[in-house]
Order: sequence, then C-alpha cells, then structure tokens
Amino acid sequence: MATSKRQHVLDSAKELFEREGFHATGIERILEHANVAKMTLYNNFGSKDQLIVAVLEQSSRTMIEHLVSIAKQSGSDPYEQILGIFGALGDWYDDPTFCGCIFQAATAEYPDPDCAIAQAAHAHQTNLTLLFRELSAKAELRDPDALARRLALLASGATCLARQTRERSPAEDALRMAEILLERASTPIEHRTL
Amino acid sequence: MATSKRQHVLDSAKELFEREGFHATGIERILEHANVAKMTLYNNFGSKDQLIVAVLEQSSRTMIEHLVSIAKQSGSDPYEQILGIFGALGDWYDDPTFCGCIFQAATAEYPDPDCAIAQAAHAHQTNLTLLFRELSAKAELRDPDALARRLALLASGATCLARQTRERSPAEDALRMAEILLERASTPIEHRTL
DNA sequence: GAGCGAATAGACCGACCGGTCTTATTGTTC
DNA sequence: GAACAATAAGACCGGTCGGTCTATTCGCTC
Repeated sequence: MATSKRQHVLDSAKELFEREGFHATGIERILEHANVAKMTLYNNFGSKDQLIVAVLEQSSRTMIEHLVSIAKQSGSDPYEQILGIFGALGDWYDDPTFCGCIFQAATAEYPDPDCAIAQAAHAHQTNLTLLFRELSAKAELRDPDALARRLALLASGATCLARQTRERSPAEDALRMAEILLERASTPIEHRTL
Repeated sequence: MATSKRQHVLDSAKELFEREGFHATGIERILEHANVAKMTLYNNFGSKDQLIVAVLEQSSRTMIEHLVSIAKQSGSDPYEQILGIFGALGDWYDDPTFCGCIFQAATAEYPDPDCAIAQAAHAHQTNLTLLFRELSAKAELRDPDALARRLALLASGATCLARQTRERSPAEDALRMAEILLERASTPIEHRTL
C-alpha cells in the first residue's frame, strides 16, 4: 500500500505539472488530485522540489522504455527503429492531452543549471541521446556520436514547436530530416553528390 | 521620461524573467531592479501578465530585427544569409548570460494555449518562420514553406538543447543540417542521388 | 485483541504573492 | 508661482504558498 500511495502521488503530480506547470501547481492541488493526505506526500518525498525530481526521474525511465519498445515494434533493423521513433512523435503530438515535454518545461522553469531539478532534466536528455547513439552504432552508421546529437536535436525541436504551434507538422518535418541524416550516414561518401 | 521609465521596467523584467523564470520573479524584484515605484509599473502595464506580454512583444521585435541585421551582414546572397543566422546561434549560446529562449520559457510556464502570453510566444514563432520563408523565397529555393518550417525547427531544437546541456555543439549541428537542407533545396531533383 | 506503523484530516505557521490605495514629492508647462 | 500629471515610498489587503504539527483512524501482524 505504501508504494501504491507513493505512485498515486507521482502520477498525479506528473499530470498536473505537465498540464499547468510546476510553479503553478500547488501542493494542495496534487493532494486532492491524488486523494492523499499532506503528510503522505511529505513523508515520501520531503519537499516539493524533491517530488519534482522524483517525477522527472520516473518520467525519464518510462519514456526511454517506451521509446525502446517502439523501436522494437518497428522492426529488427536499427535504421528502421530510429525512423520508427520519429514516426511515433506525430502520434504523441496528436494526443489531445499532449502538452509538451516535461523535461523542457522543467528546464525552463528552473533556470539554475546546478539545481537538482535542472540536472534531472539534463540527465534525461543525456539518456535520450545515448539511446540514439546505441541505435546508430548498431545500424553501423557513420559518426554515431554526431548523428545521435542531431537526431536528439530534431526530436527536441519538433516537440518544442509542436507545443508552441499545436500542429503535427513538426513531426513530419523531423522525420523527413532524420531520413536524410540516416541516408547520408549510411552512404559511402564517394557515392554522395551532396 | 514616461517612456524611459516604461523602458526601464521592460528591460529589467526581461532580464529577470530570462534569468529566473516568470513565476519565480516577483513584482517587487522587478521594481527594485528597475528602481521604479509600484504604481509606475501598474500605471504602465496594468498587471503582471500584461507586463509579460509586453516584454514578449518587445523581445520578438528586437530579436527579429537582430536576425535581419545579421542576415544583412552575412552578404547579399539569401542562401548565405540563412547560414549566417545559424552561425550566429553559436555566439548566442556562448554568451555566459545565455539562459535560453524567452519564448520557449513562456510557452512552458503558461501552458494554456489561449492565454495572451502563450499567444504572444506563438506569434513570435510565426514571425521567425516567416523570416526564414522570405529568405528561402528570395534564394529561389524549392518548397520555401517546408524549408522555412524545418529551419525554424532546427533553430528551436538547437536553442532548447543548448539551454539544457550548456554546450555549443547544438549550434554547429543545426548549422550543418541547415546546410544540408539548403543544398538539397537548391539542387534539381534529377541531379540528386540522395 | 493488542500493538504499531502508515495514512488521514485539517488547523496552523510565517512568508510571500499580485494588486490597491494614500500621501508626499517631483518635474514640466502655462 | 499655479496647476497638473507622473513618480516615489510604502502601508496595506486578501489570498496562496510550502511546510509543520497534532490528534485520530486505519490496516496489518503477532
């Protein structure tokens, strides 16, 4: 039961933070949404900031696992797996409850790069890039480090724009650019005119 | 004098909002930073939210003008002008006072897409894309609409990542991808192998 | 059923929030 | 110098914030 209560708080907090922002979400709103007493929250997490860190850490694990499962569903070829991830971006943006990337939001609301919250968001970005790097290496693509950085840039840019514009076109644009990057990274340089 | 006071408030508010976030910056901190009385702020702007909108509107004008001047400095060829803008991203990220894009931060802190703040941030994104579209059209590049969207995506993604990672590599990655996009958009399709 | 840790409900705290109001002091223009 | 708008300085307001504390109840294990 203890872990279940803790999970309720985490899930409620994540939903409210995503929908309304971190500062704008008061502790009491989380309590009533999770149907939990104040002391339960503070016994489990200690403070609002630590709760935010816990939310980010769990969200990172969940998202990375989700992307890995999408990759697996997209076939055995890591090349196709990368494109599968970018294809899934569109579905994410289409979800009417989509309200952007919680890590981007955390970075925006907590500008001090040394604070635990900003570092948790940074850690997620590192893990995401690492995932792209693994897939790039498996696909035997050229310069997997640079490729992974650029794929991560495309994903971040698309998500950022999708939130601002409420359109799905960023997903398609990012997918198209990812295709171009992968094509170029899998073609011997001497066979490439551009 | 009235406009000068108003400008002091706008400048101070912008700096604090960028450095510490919108919710985290109280009215009184803006007042003491601008050396201005409370009523001066409320007579000029009416409310904190309207002040934020005014800051965003002025920041958008300033940034677009700045990008236009960078483009002009980069030569007369619109192709080079676009690359000039991406080259300038690195300088921005290198600035030790760089703390991300204020419009991305505003979108993150005010998730309701109908509120005036989110709309002001959205308007800036529209204007930025429009600038890329103009330059793309002048350079007689193929499909300037899609190209402009993709260039805007690259710029947003690089800025987002630069803030999270505190590195300048996103600028170089975005510049390289912009080069690739421009090359492809200026090459007849039949002459392109990839 | 006794004992005990976990969870509840909610009063309570000081601090700060955005915003209003009052009073006095400027600086400018006739 | 009179008149007036802009500004200053700061008291003040109700509300909310994150966080603490207490008293009570629940649910599980011997």
